[in-house]
Amino acid sequence: MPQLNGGGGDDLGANDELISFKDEGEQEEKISENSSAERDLADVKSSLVNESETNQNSSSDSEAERRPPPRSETFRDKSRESLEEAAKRQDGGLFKGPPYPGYPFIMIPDLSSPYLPNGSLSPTARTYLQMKWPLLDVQAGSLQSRQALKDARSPSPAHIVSNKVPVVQHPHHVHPLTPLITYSNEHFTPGNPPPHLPADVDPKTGIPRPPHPPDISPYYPLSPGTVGQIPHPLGWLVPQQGQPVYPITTGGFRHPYPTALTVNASMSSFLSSRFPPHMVPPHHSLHTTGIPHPAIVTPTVKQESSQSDVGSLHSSKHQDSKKEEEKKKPHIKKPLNAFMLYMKEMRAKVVAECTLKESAAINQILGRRWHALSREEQAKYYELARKERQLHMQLYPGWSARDNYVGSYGKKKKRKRDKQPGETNDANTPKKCRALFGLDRQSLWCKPCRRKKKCVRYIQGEGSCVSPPSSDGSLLDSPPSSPAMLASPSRDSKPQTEQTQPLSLSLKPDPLAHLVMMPPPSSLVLTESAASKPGALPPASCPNGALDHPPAALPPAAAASLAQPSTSSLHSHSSLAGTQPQPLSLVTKSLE
DNA sequence: GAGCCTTTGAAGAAG
DNA sequence: CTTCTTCAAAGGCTC
Repeated sequence: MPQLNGGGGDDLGANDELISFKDEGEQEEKISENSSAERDLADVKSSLVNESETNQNSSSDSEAERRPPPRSETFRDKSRESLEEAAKRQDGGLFKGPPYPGYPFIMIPDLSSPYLPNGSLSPTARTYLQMKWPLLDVQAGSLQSRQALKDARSPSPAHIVSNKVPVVQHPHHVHPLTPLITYSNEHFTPGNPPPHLPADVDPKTGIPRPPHPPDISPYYPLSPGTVGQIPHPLGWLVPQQGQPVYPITTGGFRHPYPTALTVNASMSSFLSSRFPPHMVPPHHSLHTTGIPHPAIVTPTVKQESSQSDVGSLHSSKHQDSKKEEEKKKPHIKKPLNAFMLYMKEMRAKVVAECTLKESAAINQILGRRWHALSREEQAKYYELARKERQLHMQLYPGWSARDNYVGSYGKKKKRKRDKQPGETNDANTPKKCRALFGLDRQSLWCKPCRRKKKCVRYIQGEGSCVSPPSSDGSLLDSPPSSPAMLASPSRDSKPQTEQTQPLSLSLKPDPLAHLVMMPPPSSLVLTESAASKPGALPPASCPNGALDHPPAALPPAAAASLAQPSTSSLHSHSSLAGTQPQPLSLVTKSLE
């Protein structure tokens, strides 16, 4: 595999990716030191990202997995290969065949980003995306005026080549994992693009490519109100009046970065020549880099009107205008992480299988299924998530997750339910092995703590680490062979006592009880469970057994009394889903 | 109607 | 550096 000079500064590399290399190197060390060393969750998941990158080029390249090159090099190479392959095939075969067939790919223009070296991209760099939303031929417009500004700001040419863009998301009727985005390594290649090159020319043939619609991830749905306002399929690209636009405005972001998405003159002329003027959205008084995007949700008009009657004082005027601007600031949602992408895909399936509608219950199921996924399967989602982040970063260079924190969107802070005394986060409860045992007794620490990873939560008084609620159930329902599970901190947990059982599967009177085909053996009934989580959802279960709520960390005795419903069978979601007609019994008991 | 529930992961804030 | 918190999606539920 060709190795590029791994120049630093690839800020687009996600943390997990960076970690992956570090951790895998660490893993190598460990392997050499101790053959029984296990990777923790972070290691595995990080490696999944790397693996997915590797698989992009060669699914059988085990060597790459065993010895991942430095992250930046790998990514560049793979991105380049992906790009080249995509350029060859334009069928978007970034992932080999399923599970994402059938979606046309589109291109988005080169993105110049301050995060990228020299803030510019290669003129041949393209991003391919799969179309998911209905395409509408709509007049592109008023790009020229914006373009002039953008061109003045951005040194890199853009290559918008299409006038089609999806504008409506159909959450449950489309494959959620459609945005198969290849990021050209050239995105990260230092050096300014040759300005003389045509905007959209096939690097191999030299023939101008057919126009490809720019696209963005479909995971940034417009708010219902804004959808109706979208008169243009270039939605997020073309400024619209009254349409949510991503303004890198003065108050919009802490860092007024230059445009992330530039539209060059060719695109502008293309659009203006292709579409009648009346279709051209009027120039909006937005930042020239305003990028309408499904991720953008504008604040309600109500909020704006409250700011409309401003006082006459100049200072107050200024402040008010600032406030107004802030309120008008569209809400750019966070990119979805791997699990969220997975949930989007699988939710409908679970709903169909289990006839559940409560998201909380479904999410529990999905969480377990997630852990049951193989590395390869998870890798797909990590890869997608990584691309989501990259795309998001390119589209919104100045955006920060902090922007969506309290107050930034005018919505109230989501408050977690107050922790009950005695819960794991209680201030008086020692949470970390290090705090409890001290540095000189590291042998007593849980494994994550020994590895300086996040401690599985220590429950007071038991001298053992208890898996967090999210993974406790997985202890039993996920296959031991599952890398995710092997990597999970929970696997390091020592046997738990009943007192230390996490209570994630606490029950109300179970409206889902009908879904459980087999009553839980009394020996499996958790004695305490639930009790402490009055608001907890009932355990979700699927008739097909694919979805189960295994004991939330069974007491050893209870586990032993599991009359050999061998843990292996209990562990495997996948196998259960596919082969086992009987669902796992719930081992939590009703509060009744 | 706002917020909670529930999941995992990413990112930022805080100590 | 570690830990904690918030937010992404989703829809039913509670107050």
